[in-house]
Amino acid sequence: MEKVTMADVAKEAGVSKSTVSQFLNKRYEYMSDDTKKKIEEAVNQLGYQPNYIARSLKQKRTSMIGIIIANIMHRFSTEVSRAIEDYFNEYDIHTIFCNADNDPEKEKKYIDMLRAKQVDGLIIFPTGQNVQLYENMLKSGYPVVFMDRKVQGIDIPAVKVNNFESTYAIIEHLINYGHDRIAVVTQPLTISTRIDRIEGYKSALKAYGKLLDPRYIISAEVSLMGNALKQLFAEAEPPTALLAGNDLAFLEVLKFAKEGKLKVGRDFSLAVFDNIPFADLVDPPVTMIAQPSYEMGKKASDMLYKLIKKEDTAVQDVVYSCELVVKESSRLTRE
Amino acid sequence: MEKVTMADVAKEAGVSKSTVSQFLNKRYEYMSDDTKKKIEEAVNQLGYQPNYIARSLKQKRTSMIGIIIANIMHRFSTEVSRAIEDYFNEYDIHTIFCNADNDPEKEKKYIDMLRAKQVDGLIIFPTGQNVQLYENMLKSGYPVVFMDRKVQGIDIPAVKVNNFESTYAIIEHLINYGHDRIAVVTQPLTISTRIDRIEGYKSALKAYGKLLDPRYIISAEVSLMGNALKQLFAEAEPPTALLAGNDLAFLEVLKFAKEGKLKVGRDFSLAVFDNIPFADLVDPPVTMIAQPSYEMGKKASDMLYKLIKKEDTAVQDVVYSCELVVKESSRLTRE
DNA sequence: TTGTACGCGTTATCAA
DNA sequence: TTGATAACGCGTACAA
Repeated sequence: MEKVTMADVAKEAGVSKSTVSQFLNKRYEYMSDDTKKKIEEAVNQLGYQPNYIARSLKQKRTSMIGIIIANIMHRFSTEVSRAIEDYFNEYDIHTIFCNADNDPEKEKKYIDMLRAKQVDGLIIFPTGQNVQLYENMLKSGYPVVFMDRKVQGIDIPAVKVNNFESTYAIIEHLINYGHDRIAVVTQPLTISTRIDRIEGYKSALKAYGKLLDPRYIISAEVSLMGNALKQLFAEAEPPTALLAGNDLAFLEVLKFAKEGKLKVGRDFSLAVFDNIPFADLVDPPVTMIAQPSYEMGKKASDMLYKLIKKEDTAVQDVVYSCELVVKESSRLTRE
Repeated sequence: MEKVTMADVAKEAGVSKSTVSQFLNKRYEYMSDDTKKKIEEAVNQLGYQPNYIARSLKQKRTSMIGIIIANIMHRFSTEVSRAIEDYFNEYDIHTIFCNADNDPEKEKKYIDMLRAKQVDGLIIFPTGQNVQLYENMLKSGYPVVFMDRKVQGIDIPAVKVNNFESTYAIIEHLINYGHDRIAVVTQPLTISTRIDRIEGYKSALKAYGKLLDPRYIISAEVSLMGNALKQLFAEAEPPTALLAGNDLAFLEVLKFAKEGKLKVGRDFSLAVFDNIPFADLVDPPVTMIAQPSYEMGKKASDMLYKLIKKEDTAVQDVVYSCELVVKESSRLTRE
């Protein structure tokens, strides 16, 4: 069991601990080739592995960062996380993933835990509820970057997309295809991202003088979306187009359609706010707003890295634009 | 910045460090209510946060485990990882995820790194190539569990499925549906899982006296599958049924079909070895072999936990059975 | 060029 | 019931 320590190597090589330490940290400047060789042999001989924990304690950094994900089941989260891991791997910095399930208490627990573990910085998909905690981190100068969501009044830099404008654009697109009654399905309006999307939706409808019926805004937990949709479509004037607020909502819509024997593209048009990897493989291919998830992850990582290195203290928000990818699902071919 | 240490709390409360330590570890046995109160106040006063790094150094455990994933893009890997994280969260043990991309060098780098970080144990989807390394871990008594794959001759406990039998069953199923020419698409045969599946395939064909044409076995990198399929279907006698070796192969098959204007269920039958979450949402719904990924993750976690706690030293392999989920894609309705 | 000695923040031991 | 002191393994002045 990992018993070999620097002292052992030193003894084996017949030098002192500090010389070994120098060697391991590649500070060869004043070291004789002879000792170098001796130490190297001793290291191999004993199969020495440095203890990062001890090093961390001394150096006050762990070469680990944490990422607190809102919901790991979102494709978007996975892609962002992947990008972050890729980025930090380049610097031999490890990423610890935590899944907060959009639960403020879990979020708090994880943030506390990761800081206790002395991770060098955090990327958070914030629930937005732990305002006190966010402020603490900011005040103490702890490196944090928010992802996907902004929290009102908290000056932590965020990487996000233009939710309002993108939703506006996709609704505009549906209107241009001749739709009058457009509904939207989203998870509860607890976070900025979802709210911004709904605002974009409303704003577009208003701008074009379209019906803005509150019943057309379904905002419910995923498990309840199916029923809500069933009710909505049972009404006298069901919507002719639907916007799914994210990938999970999208899957619920597809399930609902299948069960209700409705066909997308015939019975109603469909668009979704999220990148769907199998968008082309469903029938019909689905119109979507694609977020640049990988780039966003990279960007947030870069911001965090600069904060950690103190290279850049005045890090600003970054807002990405989404891409409207038009496929057949949003066209209505009723005949 | 996180400067307040146990010594500060001790001074503030007017007691010694050791007493504070006792308090923090809830060893109240011989502690007066008075000191308890004093320490508690001091902790809140100073906003003290314990330093887990220092604790780890002393206790020789980090309350972290590592998981080395073969390929994060597999749904299966994600589900297993999720289960592992869930399990260990119960014990306040953190999980570090690494993605080895099925690359032995990356695998080695990660294993070394995680051990240097003193993580308490490892769950690995092994590439199977770093035999030396596996043996080292085993010999030094380091807690490791293999996931999804077994490595020949290495006595590390593994959690896997009955790949041979399950593939046999699905091929049998296709044969019962009247298929004579059945092809299989899989990634390169570098790991036990894939090899076992191919063996199950061959064995079933043999048992039923069916054609066993080597051209019908496509084993190629994901990016090359499309072309290989095109070639295969351009031959005089294209297969009438296809087994996709996993979810990535499945997506490639769907892409190929779409591009070639072939329709699953009409031009060829399709089955897939993996759980496809949107299996019901593609047209037609797809027959699959579902692996109990969540259970497998739980099981592996449990085994690892026991190894870490030294509760159980003679941990055995666990082999799960898969479920054959028959949908329409495997029936051929040529008329 | 190399060695000595101390500190990082905690826990464990044992004495008081 | 509490406190002094020695680890844990490494990094680093400073001394030699």
